[in-house]
Amino acid sequence: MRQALVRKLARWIALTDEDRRSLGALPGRIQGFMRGDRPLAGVDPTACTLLMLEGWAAEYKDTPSGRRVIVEYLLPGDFRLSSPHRDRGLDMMMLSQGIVQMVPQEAIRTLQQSDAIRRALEWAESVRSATQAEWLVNIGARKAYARLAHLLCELAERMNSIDMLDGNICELPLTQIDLAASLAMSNVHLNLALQRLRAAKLVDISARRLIILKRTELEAIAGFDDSYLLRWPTALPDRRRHSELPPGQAERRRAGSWH
Amino acid sequence: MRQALVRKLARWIALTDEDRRSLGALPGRIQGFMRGDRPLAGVDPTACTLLMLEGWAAEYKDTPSGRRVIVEYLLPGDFRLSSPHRDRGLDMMMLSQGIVQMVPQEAIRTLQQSDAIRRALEWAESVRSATQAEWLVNIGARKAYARLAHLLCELAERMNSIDMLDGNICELPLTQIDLAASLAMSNVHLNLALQRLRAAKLVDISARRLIILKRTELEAIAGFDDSYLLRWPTALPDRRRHSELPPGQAERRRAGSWH
DNA sequence: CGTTAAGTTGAAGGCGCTCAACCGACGTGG
DNA sequence: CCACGTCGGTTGAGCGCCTTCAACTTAACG
Repeated sequence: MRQALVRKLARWIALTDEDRRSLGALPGRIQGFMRGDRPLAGVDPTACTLLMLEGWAAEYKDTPSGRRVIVEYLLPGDFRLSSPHRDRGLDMMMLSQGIVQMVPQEAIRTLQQSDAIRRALEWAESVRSATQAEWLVNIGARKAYARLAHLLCELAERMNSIDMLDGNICELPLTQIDLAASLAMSNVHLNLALQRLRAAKLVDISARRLIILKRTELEAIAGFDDSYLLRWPTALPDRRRHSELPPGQAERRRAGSWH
Repeated sequence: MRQALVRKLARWIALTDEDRRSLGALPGRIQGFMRGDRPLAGVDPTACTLLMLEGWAAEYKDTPSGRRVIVEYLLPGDFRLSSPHRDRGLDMMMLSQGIVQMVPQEAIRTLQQSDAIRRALEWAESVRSATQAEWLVNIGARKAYARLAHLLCELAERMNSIDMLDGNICELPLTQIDLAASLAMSNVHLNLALQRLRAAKLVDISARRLIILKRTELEAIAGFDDSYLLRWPTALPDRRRHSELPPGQAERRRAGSWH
């Protein structure tokens, strides 16, 4: 099950078998980590791209005041391209046990000789950027309750895009501390917001699993619009789906139903 | 004064005269706008890159609840690459009168045939991403007062990087409403935070101008570290500066003093 | 001079924070 | 095997930062 990257990219751009092969045969050291490990420790981020094969990680910053802020979650198939500069003031930490591959920079360049892969990677980066913008909107515009709901919608949808959402249930290795650190709120208050969601029977979180009980209502209170995650390119609508849908906004909606 | 892009890129990567020429001779319609105009209205964002020549703009989202959130400021020399997808749920608005160029996608590809320019553009995008992460940290970790101070430090520094910071003073066409919308706080409270900064004689904002009165103290209360803006690549330290500095962290610090 | 947008000030209240204690699960080591 | 420490989760109390609403002033502009 290390094909999350292929599954993710194939959502946006049609990939040939050759493309899939080269994506599956990337060079670079593959290493397992435990929660709390920092896979970038001692690594030169200008030389290689970090690719999540299994498990979750977070990009975060610890401020001098002792507060931790998570700015991004990395799920299986997500990657962090080598950055031109060495240090952006951020660090990365595993949130669950998982497997990470450090792909050398040259291999990425080689990969991009396939036009489809190059465009798919651009697309992925574009979605990443849009997601960060959406986080700013989420924190800036919504109250704690809706904010949490929105994040859960996003995570479920991202898991869905790599076929790791089973109906309406998926893994969620995050602690409440993690969730609070990514939502700009205290863990105490996050706990209360979570209990409200539970009490409303919208979601159920336990044993590192997330169950979406009422998807429509959850998205409604979250004000969630998955267009920024771009499951279905508007320019190149997926034929499986397009044929069943009226033109316009609906093109952006998801296909799979997870109740 | 339409060379902000060149000045910005040249901070990171050495550009040949040929590079500078092609950057200065980009094709694409050049158009003036007034505050409030939406330069992307009616434009296909998958087909062209928006380049700010003069003035400021903002990328923002209006939520159904009526709240506006600004997720990014665009200063002269900043650009928004054509995105693979059509709509990310964000819109763009001029914050001052200014001049914008819409560069066709092909021209960007041509431009990237110069290795230096390609790397410089990558660098710029990397800084853009790091800046958005820093905004999340800013909003998530700091209280209103420090948050505002941090934003002002960033904006002054960005203006400095395109030679538009004159000593310790630069243009600041933002209204308090704009500032509040980018800092996840109400305009009323922003006004109070601003008055505190003024009362402490750290900054002076009036008549669309920002004056940094006590830079060191301002950065201190903001917890500001300009490394994410990457004035001086650590991998390729600027020789003008490097020779005067001890090795290590200090390499990252700025050269110019703006008191 | 009338209108509109931006800035300022005040009052009231709530959302969310801090601090703190406690519980339960889990892993480790005595 | 049990004691213990640690971590994550839960609950309560108190309070303060920040929001909302509102009125008013000031500035810009036709």
